[in-house]
Amino acid sequence: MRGPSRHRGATLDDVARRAEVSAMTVSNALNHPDRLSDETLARVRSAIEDLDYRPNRSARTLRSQTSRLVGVRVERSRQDRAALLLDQFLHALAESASGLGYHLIVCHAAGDTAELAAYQELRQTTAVDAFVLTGAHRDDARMRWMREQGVTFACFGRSWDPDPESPGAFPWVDVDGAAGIRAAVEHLAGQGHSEIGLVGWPADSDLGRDRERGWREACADLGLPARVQAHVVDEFDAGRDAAHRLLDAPRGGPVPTALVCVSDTLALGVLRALSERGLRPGRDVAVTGFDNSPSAALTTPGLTSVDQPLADVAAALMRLIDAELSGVRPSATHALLPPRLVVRDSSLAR
Amino acid sequence: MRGPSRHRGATLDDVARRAEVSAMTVSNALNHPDRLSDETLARVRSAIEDLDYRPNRSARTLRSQTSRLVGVRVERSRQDRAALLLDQFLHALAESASGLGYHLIVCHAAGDTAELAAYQELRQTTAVDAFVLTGAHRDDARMRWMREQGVTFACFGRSWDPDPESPGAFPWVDVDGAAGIRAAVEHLAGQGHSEIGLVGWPADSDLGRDRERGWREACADLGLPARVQAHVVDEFDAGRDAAHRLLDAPRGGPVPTALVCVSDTLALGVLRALSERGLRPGRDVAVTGFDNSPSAALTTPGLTSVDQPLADVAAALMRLIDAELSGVRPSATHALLPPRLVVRDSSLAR
DNA sequence: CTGTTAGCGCGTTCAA
DNA sequence: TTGAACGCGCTAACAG
Repeated sequence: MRGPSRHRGATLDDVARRAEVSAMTVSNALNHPDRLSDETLARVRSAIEDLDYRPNRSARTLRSQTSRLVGVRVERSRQDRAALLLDQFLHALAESASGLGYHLIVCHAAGDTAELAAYQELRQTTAVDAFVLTGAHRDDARMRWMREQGVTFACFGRSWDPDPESPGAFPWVDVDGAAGIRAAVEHLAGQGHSEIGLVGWPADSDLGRDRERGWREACADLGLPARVQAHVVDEFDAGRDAAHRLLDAPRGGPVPTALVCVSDTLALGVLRALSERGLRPGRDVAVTGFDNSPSAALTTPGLTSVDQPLADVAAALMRLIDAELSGVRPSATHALLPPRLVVRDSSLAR
Repeated sequence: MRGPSRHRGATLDDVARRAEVSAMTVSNALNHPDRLSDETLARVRSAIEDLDYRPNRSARTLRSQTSRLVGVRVERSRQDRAALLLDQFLHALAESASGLGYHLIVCHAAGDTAELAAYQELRQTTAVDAFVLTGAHRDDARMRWMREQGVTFACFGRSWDPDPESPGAFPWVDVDGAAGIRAAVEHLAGQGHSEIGLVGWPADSDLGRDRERGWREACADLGLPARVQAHVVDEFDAGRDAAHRLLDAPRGGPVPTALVCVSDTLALGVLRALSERGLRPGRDVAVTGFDNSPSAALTTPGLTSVDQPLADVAAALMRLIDAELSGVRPSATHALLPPRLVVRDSSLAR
């Protein structure tokens, strides 16, 4: 019979006996050190060290109704998407969590209904104190549920609700997509392009509309037309097809010499289309993406892309959550972080 | 007093009262349903349903010394590596864990010492029942620690210890790298290549030597020379430089018409080198990678690569862990899974 | 088959 | 400033 190895660690009582105090004093040494005299505190601490004592998580959780665990969903990464920010984001989140004394618990869900069910289960079993969500959309069922249940959470991705004070508002951290696209457009204009097209997402995407706004406004500011555009789903083939359509210049319209894409997935599809047409990226048609995903650096030619500051996003999210759990009113319930353009050969005329 | 975030769920006693049985009976209904009569079982279950009862994780953990939590480390993904299998693997692992009633707890560590410390902390606070490790190497300190502590674990990546019965052995699941490379070589030979070079890792890598063996053996079986080779670290630039060197054919040696790479990172670097030399991938020089990372499908031309069955790996790992935790002797303590070659344009002559 | 007893390890009462 | 009791919610061990 070899069941789970039962690790008998030192308990609070063991430490108490060794330090010749009561268990409560040891507990206070951990949670309210200011309540102890310096002398006993030192004695308790050395006993803790001697025994290599760690408080038992479950006992603590059971007693205090707080687990210092944060739930986060991992999504299956589809092979046709370059948006593989997840593992970078997850690492950053784990790091930030760790710094504030939290751990991450990963929750798998295959679909939106399952996602809510998984959150509910983690919540009801008092396994987690809070959640980190990603990709909010208008009228998001997850946000509604969280608010109804009074669950602490923060979201990577802003609330697109037009009224920031509305009940739909929630704590979020996001990257300024419009600014990122604007930087790409300005860079392309600096390379001498004057007909800069957009490969964007469908109009029902708030995120896509925000990035599109960056393109439109930058073009306006530069005195350039913002007329060549496509709106497609975020898939490689969709980007490829869109590029072919735009470069075919339907009805004798203008032919773009540069294409700004709202994702690396689309941009990589565009690069494929250029190759199929015998066009050289950068020299013949400049291309930029968004996300600075690993593929951007590794493809040939390198893809110019907008880099999201994931470490900062993660840190800000964890700070929001920690503030809420600590009962502190945070100075701001959301943050919009600036991205950074990483220039590679796909956009250089050279 | 009770804040909104303190959601008091139903307890075992609540269910017991409602079903007019003792708390113990409810517990049995959950954990040993066979010990109950059909009639009481049904009554208890309906009470559970009525109250939407979920057992409290911490209480259960505290009592049973088992958390059904599995620890896994997430590593920072370096931008110059395509081996971004992590998030796919993590998702697969979360899915398999979920299917067996486990959850994943993510542990961040910046370095090997920190990794051990993080494991230790999770272990000592009785937060996790087991660990999933990745990337074992000879004389691995993590494995040694796990065994010494009697901690349950399983590893993605085999034990390279020459004697499988030695104390260094441990439960693992791995992908047959030699077979994957062999498939790539056979495919290239089928495309008419007869001078197939290898871009491998340094000789001190067991994993790299295994993949190299696949190349050597396949060439021997096909009656082809296995002489053109480079051994470099797993970085984009290293792959790029290696390709240049091999194609320069030092000392008038043979010029390879195909390059088999032991990782996608290296292969993508090779593709860059080809572009710099004005050579067309597939037509002039065929290239294959290993991992079938997202970039393989998204780069242009598409990169032929060896796909690792991550979902199967994850499932096998969780089965090993579950068996060990359940005190069941598993039929085998390790598994070597076959990979699958995904052919794309980088290796096709036309 | 079902109920009773007795904690798991910790932290919040209180009292000293 | 420190200590004693109690209970968080659940389940192993034993009755009945």
